[in-house]
Amino acid sequence: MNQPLPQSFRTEQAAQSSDARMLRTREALYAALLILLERKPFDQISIRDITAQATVGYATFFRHYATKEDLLNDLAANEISELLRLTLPVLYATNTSTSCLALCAYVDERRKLWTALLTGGAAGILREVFIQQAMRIPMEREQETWLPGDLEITYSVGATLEVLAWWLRKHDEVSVERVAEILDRLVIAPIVDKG
Amino acid sequence: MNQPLPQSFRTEQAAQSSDARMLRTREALYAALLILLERKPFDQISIRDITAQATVGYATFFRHYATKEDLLNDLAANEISELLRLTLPVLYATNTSTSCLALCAYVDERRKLWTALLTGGAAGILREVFIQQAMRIPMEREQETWLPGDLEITYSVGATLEVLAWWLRKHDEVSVERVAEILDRLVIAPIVDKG
Amino acid sequence: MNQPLPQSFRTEQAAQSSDARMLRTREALYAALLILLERKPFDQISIRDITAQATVGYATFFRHYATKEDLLNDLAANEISELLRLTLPVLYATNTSTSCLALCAYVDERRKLWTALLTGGAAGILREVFIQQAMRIPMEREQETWLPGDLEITYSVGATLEVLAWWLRKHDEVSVERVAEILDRLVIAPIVDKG
Amino acid sequence: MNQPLPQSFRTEQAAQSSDARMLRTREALYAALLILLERKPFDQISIRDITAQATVGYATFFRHYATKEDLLNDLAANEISELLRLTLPVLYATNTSTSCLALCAYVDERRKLWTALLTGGAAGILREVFIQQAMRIPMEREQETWLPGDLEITYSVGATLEVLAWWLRKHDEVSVERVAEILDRLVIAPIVDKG
DNA sequence: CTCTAATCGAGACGGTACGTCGCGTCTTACG
DNA sequence: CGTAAGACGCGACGTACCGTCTCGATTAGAG
Repeated sequence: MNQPLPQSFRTEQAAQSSDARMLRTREALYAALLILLERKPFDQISIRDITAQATVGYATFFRHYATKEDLLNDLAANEISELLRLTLPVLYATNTSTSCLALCAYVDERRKLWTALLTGGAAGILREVFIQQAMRIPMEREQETWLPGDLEITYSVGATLEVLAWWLRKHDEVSVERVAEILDRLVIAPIVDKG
Repeated sequence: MNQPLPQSFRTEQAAQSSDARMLRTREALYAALLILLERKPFDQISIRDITAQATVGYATFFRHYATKEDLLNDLAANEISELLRLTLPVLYATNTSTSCLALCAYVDERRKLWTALLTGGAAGILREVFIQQAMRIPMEREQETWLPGDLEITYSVGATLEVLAWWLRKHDEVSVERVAEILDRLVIAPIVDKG
Repeated sequence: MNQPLPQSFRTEQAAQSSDARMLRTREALYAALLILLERKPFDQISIRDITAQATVGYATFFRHYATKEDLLNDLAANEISELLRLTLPVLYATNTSTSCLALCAYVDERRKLWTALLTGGAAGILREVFIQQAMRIPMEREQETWLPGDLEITYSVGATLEVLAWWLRKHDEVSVERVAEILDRLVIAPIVDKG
Repeated sequence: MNQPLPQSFRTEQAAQSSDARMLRTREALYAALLILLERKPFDQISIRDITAQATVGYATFFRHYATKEDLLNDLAANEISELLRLTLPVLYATNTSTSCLALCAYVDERRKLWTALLTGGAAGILREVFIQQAMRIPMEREQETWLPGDLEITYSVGATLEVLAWWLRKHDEVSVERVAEILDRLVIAPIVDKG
């Protein structure tokens, strides 16, 4: 008796908790994961690593997240929504090349983080979170594309990340402008193509 | 002092071994993984599952593969090389839409297997093996594309698998011809585009 | 990086831990070994046997002892120190035959346990622990014996255990008094002999 | 069908085989164990170590001995019977101190081997084999000792080995004469004591 | 001097136990 | 008197040997 609470509830509940200690712990975990992601791929990071790095008790982790994937979800959701917040405006622009440039420039600024997210074991989760968020964007487009709607989003996200991952793996060999151009021509243009 | 053999050598060496027992065991492991892949995603399959399914001693697994990823590599390499063997001829055809149709038709025939490979935890490894094999294909193309060579292969494989995974996830809602058309227009055309 | 604690420290540290759970587990392991020792020789008892008998997780064993020998050490040390605690007073007596009788009587009372300890695979370890403890006894003897000091202890312990093991192997054919007499005459007398 | 032969028979049968190859192999195994015994205790020597040292196929071992203990038995039996062959004559002598000196001198000559046998994990087996052989010696003594017959042999062997092991552990600090004297006074005298 | 069968090396195999690790739960002791 | 620290049950990992077995390839020794 007096068992804590069903797992599923705890996480969501905690999300909107305003207890100062909880917030501090969550931020510590968040920051710890960020640091560790720059050292080794996500799937080689254990919950013990994270709690140790965050100087937080091991069991404490589970008061906030059910799994380490949940924490990564959180992290990914934040980063992606930040990215979208900054680049969405230009995404609405008619000029897709400007949008692509904005996107690439943003990623370039946070190159280290995005390298960790896209070229480590976290890529799969990041992709899913990205697609989820992309689906929520109200698309006030004039007209449907020639593609099935779900494929359009899945593909545009997947292919974009593909290009970005390739770019990030090459460190500094390709300029922001060049990759933006590639992105526009290789991924975006074919989708919005009205031919 | 008396360990049998260094790990790294064993796998490769064993590959060309002609000992009837080894071949039998390897095939049993291979078949077991195939069966299990249709039941649950790759990352939820333990080596113990595989050896149990193959009715093979647990330790025997390690006489053939260092990790279960190695076994999946083997499996993926075989399936991909079979796919390429059957679809490469048409890949050389000038008509890319015929190539795409051949590819999709092949995958459709082995739908169950490719669903397991592309929509489970095995996707990452499969992608890598696919790229490796694609890189070895002698490309007697008339001219270079406008893309950096490594991105061309990485992207064409990645984007193709993206489309195929979407297709396989939808079970039977989209016809072979339709997905081949999508593939051609969305992935191949932009790459070979001479614009 | 994140292993709980170095092995070597854990055991010793845990010994004085006051966590109720640890104490319970340790006692369960201890009792389990005692029970198993009466069924089969020490070297045929696996750690898995012990943890199963103690209804304790397998890995838990290693949170308390590095090897099963360590557990036996603990057990032996306890039994021996109990034996010495009860028989030491008479060992100081001038009358060695009384000492021997006390010793044999004590062993006779715990015949089952000591049979397991002396006639199974545990004999070697028990001997060593016995010697270690015997060496720590302050010997306020009037005078040195004619023997080198270390041999005196090693031999008296070894030879005594030899006689006891012979006795215990014969079940109930020899009386306590008889074996005490033999012990006195065969082992003790020659050592303290001032001839 | 065509199964080799029941284990128990094979060993004994092989013992009197005269096939040159078998003899060579047996000697190689014997010599290998001797060499390894000087490097590490018996219980840390695996059958694979032995066969590797003997440059003999792993399975070949089992064509000669069922277990490595069997091989050690063989070795111990040989060494002990050699020891007894050389020292028995003097054991019949009325002068026990001469006997002890002969024994100690013999052990001193083969110090390295006997150190391995008595201070490693082989001691238990050696003791048993020794007792077995000692029991077969026809004892044409004038009269029984005051001790039960089986204890007399068990104890004299055990206590003697105890003293020898102590001696061998001290490398070269104690002279042959001194240990022979100790042996005589500590072990032999009390047994034959007619008091 | 064959030739046939015993013996060999090599090592794969099914097992079993090892000690390690990380998981997610549960308990305890401390602040 | 609530929370962090961490002990716990669990189970997979990869390793080491065990003893059995199946292979050819020598190699005696009997004919």
